[in-house]
Amino acid sequence: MNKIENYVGDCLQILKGVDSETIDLVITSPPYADARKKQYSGPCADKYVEWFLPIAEEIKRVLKPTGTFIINIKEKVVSGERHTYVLELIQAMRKKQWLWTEEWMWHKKNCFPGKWPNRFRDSWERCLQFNLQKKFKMNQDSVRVPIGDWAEGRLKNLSKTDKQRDNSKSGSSFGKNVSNWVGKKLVYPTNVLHFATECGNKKHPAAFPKSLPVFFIKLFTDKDDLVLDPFEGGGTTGIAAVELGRNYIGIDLDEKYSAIAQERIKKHLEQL
Amino acid sequence: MNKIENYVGDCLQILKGVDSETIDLVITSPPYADARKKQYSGPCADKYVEWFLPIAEEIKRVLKPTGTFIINIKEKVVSGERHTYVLELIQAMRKKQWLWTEEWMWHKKNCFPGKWPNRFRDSWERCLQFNLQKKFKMNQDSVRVPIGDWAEGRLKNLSKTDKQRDNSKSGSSFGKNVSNWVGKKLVYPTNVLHFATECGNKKHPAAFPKSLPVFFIKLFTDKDDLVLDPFEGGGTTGIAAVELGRNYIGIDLDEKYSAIAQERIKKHLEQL
DNA sequence: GTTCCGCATGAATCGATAG
DNA sequence: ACTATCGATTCATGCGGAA
Repeated sequence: MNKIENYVGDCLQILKGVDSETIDLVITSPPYADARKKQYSGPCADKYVEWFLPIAEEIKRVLKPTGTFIINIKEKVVSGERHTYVLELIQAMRKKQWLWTEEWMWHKKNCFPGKWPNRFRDSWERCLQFNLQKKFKMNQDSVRVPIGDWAEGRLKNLSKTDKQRDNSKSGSSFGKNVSNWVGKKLVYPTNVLHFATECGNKKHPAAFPKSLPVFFIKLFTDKDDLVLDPFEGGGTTGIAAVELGRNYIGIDLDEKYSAIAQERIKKHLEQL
Repeated sequence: MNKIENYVGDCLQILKGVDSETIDLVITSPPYADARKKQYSGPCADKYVEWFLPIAEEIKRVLKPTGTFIINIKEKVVSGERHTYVLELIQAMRKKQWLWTEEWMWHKKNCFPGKWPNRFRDSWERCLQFNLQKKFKMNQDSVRVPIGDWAEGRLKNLSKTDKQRDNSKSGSSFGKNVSNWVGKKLVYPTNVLHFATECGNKKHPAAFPKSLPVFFIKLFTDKDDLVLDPFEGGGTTGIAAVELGRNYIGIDLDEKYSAIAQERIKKHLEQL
């Protein structure tokens, strides 16, 4: 049985109670600057780095040397220009000894509609990968995808392989589904991830599809490893973690969202 | 008949001979830092900004105030980390009064195969959009794409809420009227561009597919406008420009590549 | 058990107007 | 002049209930 812990409060404070070098993967979507002010008091764009850096320092302390830190983020438009706080964040993290190993691209297949005179809809977000060492844990084989539907429909393939894996454990009779994949060649994915945002009722505004943490948890952790999300929001990272048999620590400032996250994780656990 | 000019030499020098405020669109893929050393003497990563900035200044002079500057670029990996010269370039350009209007993502559908212990294949590149004014020329209708398959089924039977304006419940002040989409065939694209790289025999190593400049030329210029590529390489921008009835100026340092570009453009022109 | 179909939902941005 | 608020704009998906 995996360990699940949920905390309410400022993650900077809560993190001080976490033991050093115990986390295998931190994956989070921090509040975007100035975004969703009505629901979430996000930091303002001009002081974003200043606000984030102390948190990153605590994360550095609790992360194992072979661990990985994934930040899902996107800059907003301010008076016709993309703001530069994400670029500044990358540079500031590097000054604090973080290695900017990779920038994954999350292509949001169902992005917001809208029309403006000088731009089109924003259909992608960054997933910044930071590490503490050049060598880190990476299970490349765990995220291979069928060679056929490679460019399109990655999400569907992933979720199907998920099902296949879960069902084989519980011994249920999904033999037909499994046979679909027998003999299909598996290849490694690229650094572009095609996922649709989930639009079911999560009672939380930030839509972060489960497939996203599932991908990174499979890739950067083993079974029973420890995953942390310091801004858990609707608890999607937690759901992905328990589904994959990982231990999990989730933190959120908002008591209401924390309760929702716990409820969703509990419910998901029961269904497994 | 459109005007086509090709120059061999250092673009910084050649550009000095171009009249001020005459170019409608600059689109180029500058030599990547340290990349392809055998073919192209690109600048080294640590001095990339220093090398590029004077060229950007000349481009600023020749660009019309309503014009657009598109840079196709991607940072390379240096000792396990993504280098930060592209981030620095964006910040340096902004200090020189360029507006960083948008970052388009080019998803390379058929990227190079390969496997490394700590990363997957790189399947995307940045297309940085810079402007001199908040208002610039943008022909959004010229690049519309067919509406998704969802529309056919979704719009057949409209519910009550579909027929009126329906505001989002999440408090994002976002609403929509689904009935507006009835009968619509074309919709606006997003800022994610899906193009396969061309692997035909072009005798030049750095190839972006024709579809890339075609998209931006349609979007940011009218017929008979003037397009510039200061690092034309195989001349793909030129081919796209003549095909779309735009005037074109191409520059390349290498006499051999310039000859190839001229030959390809000429051949393409004959086929039109 | 499986497919089909209806439908709510989502990290938005700009320009005009008002204070 | 500078800031706050408000209205206008427009897609694609996964989920859940029904067949």
